[in-house]
Amino acid sequence: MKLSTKGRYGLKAIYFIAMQADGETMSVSNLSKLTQISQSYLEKILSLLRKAKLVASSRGATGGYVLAKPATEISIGEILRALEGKLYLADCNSGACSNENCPNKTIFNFLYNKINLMFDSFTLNDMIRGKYE
Amino acid sequence: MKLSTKGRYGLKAIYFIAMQADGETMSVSNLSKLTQISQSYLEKILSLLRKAKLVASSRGATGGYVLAKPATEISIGEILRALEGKLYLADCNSGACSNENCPNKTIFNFLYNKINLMFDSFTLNDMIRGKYE
DNA sequence: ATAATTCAGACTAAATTGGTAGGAATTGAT
DNA sequence: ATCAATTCCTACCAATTTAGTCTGAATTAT
Repeated sequence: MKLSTKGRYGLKAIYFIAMQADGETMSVSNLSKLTQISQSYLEKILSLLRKAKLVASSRGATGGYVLAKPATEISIGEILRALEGKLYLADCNSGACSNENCPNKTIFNFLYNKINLMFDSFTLNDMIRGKYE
Repeated sequence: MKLSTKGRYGLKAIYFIAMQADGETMSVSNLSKLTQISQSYLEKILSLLRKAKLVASSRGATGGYVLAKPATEISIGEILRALEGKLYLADCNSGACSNENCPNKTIFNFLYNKINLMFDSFTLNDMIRGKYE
């Protein structure tokens, strides 16, 4: 059930990117200092977030990362799926199992939907504001 | 996020044990045929369920497994935790991380509680009856 | 006795995770 | 034009975890 370091580090990373003043870019070297994660591993993680269009990057001397859209429009579910892939509990949810008679099928599909709804109901902005309920 | 085979196989196994007529025991060899899981691996899984007091066993010639309490009193959460250990999302939930300033801490603890409440709100009986809501 | 069973623990192979390393491409500043 | 700071790409490797097997002992109804 545990998320991988990609998910955990990635969430922390995008949080610090979101915390910047408007228009400021966050470089990997700076982010590495803030998060205590190595630059090379951060690069890998940021590449996933960029491909999912959650962050945007500019290259070159003053380059770095910014959010690709407002923090209110980025859900925790989106972030975790970008980093971990589909958040499935069992093969029932990944499509890898086609046994229609498996007693697990219904319950895992049900739980899978509930978990995703839950992750999708919180945004990066909620995380920043500490707004949970 | 995916559960291990222990969790998935174990849930299937306890389902078939629960489906038996009252007083009947389920042998590993029979359970192996029903679930298509090897006997030796099933033994390992059943040992976990037994130590968590979710199933009870009798040894010897006509031995086998039965539920240790009614299916209405066994939650899916109990079953999964017996097989997987604590269902934590991040070190925040396992106690392994003591960084009080980590931005992930609050949100992961919040999500952890929600997920466990969810798993605990369904029983083995609900699974058998197909009662989800 | 014996056959069917649970139980315990050591062992191993395969898969996944968690990174590192090196260098190419881009860009602003001098 | 050059240089330094940056993102970006891909191959590689080590450590850990998962998934399972194997062997044999203990137990018990017949």
